[in-house]
Amino acid sequence: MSSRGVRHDSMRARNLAVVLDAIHRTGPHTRAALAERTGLTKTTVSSLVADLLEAGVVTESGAVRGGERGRPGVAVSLSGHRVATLGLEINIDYLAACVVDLTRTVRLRRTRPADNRSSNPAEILERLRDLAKETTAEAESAGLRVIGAALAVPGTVEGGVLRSAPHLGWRDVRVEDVIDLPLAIDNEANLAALGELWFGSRDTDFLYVSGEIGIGAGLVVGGTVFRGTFGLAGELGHVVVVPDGPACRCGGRGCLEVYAGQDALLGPLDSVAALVARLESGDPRALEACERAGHALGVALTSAVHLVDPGRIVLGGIFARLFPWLEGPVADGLGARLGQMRGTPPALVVSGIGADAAVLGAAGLVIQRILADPAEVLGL
Amino acid sequence: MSSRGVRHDSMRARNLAVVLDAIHRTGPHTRAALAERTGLTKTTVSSLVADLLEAGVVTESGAVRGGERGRPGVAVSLSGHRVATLGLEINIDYLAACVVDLTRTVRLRRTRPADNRSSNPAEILERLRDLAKETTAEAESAGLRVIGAALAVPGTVEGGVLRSAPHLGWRDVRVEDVIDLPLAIDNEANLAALGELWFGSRDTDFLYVSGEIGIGAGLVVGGTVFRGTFGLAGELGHVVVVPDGPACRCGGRGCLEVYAGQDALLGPLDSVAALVARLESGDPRALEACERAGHALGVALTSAVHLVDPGRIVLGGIFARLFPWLEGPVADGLGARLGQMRGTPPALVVSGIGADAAVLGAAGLVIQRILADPAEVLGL
DNA sequence: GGATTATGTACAGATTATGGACTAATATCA
DNA sequence: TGATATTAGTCCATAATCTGTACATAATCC
Repeated sequence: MSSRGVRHDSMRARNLAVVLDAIHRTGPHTRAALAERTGLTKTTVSSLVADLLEAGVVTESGAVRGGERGRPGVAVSLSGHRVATLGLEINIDYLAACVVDLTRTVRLRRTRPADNRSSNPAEILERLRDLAKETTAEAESAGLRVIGAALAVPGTVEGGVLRSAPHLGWRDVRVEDVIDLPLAIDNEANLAALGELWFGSRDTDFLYVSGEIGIGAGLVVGGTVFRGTFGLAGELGHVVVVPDGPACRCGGRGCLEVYAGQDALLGPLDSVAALVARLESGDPRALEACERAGHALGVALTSAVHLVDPGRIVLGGIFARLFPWLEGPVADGLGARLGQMRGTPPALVVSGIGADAAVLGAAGLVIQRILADPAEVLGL
Repeated sequence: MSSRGVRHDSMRARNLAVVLDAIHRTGPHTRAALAERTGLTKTTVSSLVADLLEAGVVTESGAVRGGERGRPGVAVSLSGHRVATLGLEINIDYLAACVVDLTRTVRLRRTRPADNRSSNPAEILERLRDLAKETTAEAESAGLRVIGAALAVPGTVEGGVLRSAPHLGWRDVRVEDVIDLPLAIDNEANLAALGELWFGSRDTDFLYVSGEIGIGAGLVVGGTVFRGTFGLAGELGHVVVVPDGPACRCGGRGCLEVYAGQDALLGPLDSVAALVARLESGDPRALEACERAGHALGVALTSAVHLVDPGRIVLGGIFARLFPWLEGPVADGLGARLGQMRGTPPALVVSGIGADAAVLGAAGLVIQRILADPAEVLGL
């Protein structure tokens, strides 16, 4: 919102972004096609593409021969050979890192199991630093240039500071010096939603529901994550399902998390795998837990649909694994409750990118920034 | 999202908007101060201001003499003398119109009582057309140039078409030829929120809760209304308060509207004024209805706060008039439920601009468009 | 093989912002 | 009271960037 004036250099910066975005959105294009799409002249596009080539973000991928007459054009596409980004994640029981190139290819992936509940922040950040350093070094020895990084955390983030991560027991932790690169920090659910956007369905409008120990959600509208006023939007887990239901850890009562959080779903079991096994064998207690969770999820999602109007609803995390048992109750609840208000309720689908959603999304966030302003990020 | 390239003319268009926005946001400024704020040079600012002067959107309002040394500058401020916008509203029992100038001064205001429930769309639109024509003519005879219009309707709008206005009994009505100007159509709650933004507190981040016959909400984040994927966001009235509560008109059960809609609040009474009278005289039935509505509103707003993270909550419409009796239960509910999750719950305040919020907001929407792209709108 | 058609580049021209010099108008200070 | 300092706004030559036409290039069509 700083509303600075536009000068010649920002005009060019913007046009670089426009051309790069066109290449990214609809695949390889010849310069002529890019000119058509962007409304710029062929001359200008040629000049912009030359800069992008030099920066290593695009490559010429050979002649396009469509059988049409006329001189064939040279297709320009995103290059996966030079620029890459680093995604990081701190979760309850592991640290993760990944390196992704501009073609959305995952080049490296590292996970370190760890019991982060019983360690203090400094210790964990130290281990994260090691992991980040190692991963980046490895990527660089493969010829990649890691441009930036983002970190997913299971908690609320305000202004780059981790405000509160209840399941880690952290409050107001400032994450610094993890790596010698610009580092963005964001909530696990928001980044998982970006993961779905970049590495999943490629749909640009959806509500990603992240079932981890807590329940979060990331809303993507028009390809952008909606964060609310203070970056705290998407706390689906604490939407009220039963106004005077059981007390929730958050201080409220009858929150979704009480009915559909991991603890509620697992009951005495100690892993999701165990729950799935019970479900597959038809265990009535397990089935009932899923039924109850699905019902609660249907109620909470109804409120969410009314409030934020998502294009579709994507279930991720443990909900993805439990999808076969959840889909029925959730869809029924949505269908029945949304009734008259809209033509059809938003489609309910399962996320395609399992447990890695958040780390991948973190890397995706940085890719998104490169595409949004290549000149700034790459120093063109 | 069309992502067109930037050319010289769009650079200038953007800079016109940047300068105009700076004038609008922080009051009158000298050219030198504008140059400072926008990062443009004095030369460029002078040239841009010259264009804005010619278009009649700004005026030179005399020398600024601050007692400082140096040549005094000439303050440039928004002009209320030429450009104006038209706000229109169709509501259950009246039609309304207003003309507002760029300084946010309401120049004209017309209301026509009408029982729109018992008329068909064509008839009402005909009457709206008359009202619009008269109001514009009057504004023009006062020397104003009405540039554009917007219409508030009590229902959902998708792509310029009124999809569903249950309280009017309308479905899929295309509003056309109402006036010989660009006409935007939007939901009453969204526009009332804009009304609050433009003519109320001037705060840029809040959730406006519109209590009319139905209950809607308009979320403003960073000065922009959040509309969701299909423009259907903000249906606070159908957030689930009690999952198996009484059936709601919408097909769901236990929606907020069932507990806090006008019908629920009024009971057998026939006007808000009557209810207020009862409340003031301490009538227990009336007090209990308010208590119950406030409680339900607290529950629904808790869910809303978790999902969309508003800066503050502004109660408008009938809730504004009932604020003294609602504030307690709503604030208690929010405070108790939000508990640990955030430092303090968002402030709960009453809207300053009574029943006119939506029409005013409609006019404000058009002003917002002028400020966002004066070149486009004014043909510079 | 010549006509046709489309791609991509070269170069002059157009548009817009910049930057330093200049004029204008006021306050401060001797 | 007059000289000086200081700030505002304009003028004009220059710079950055995009446009548009011309042209070389490389295919297909017949």
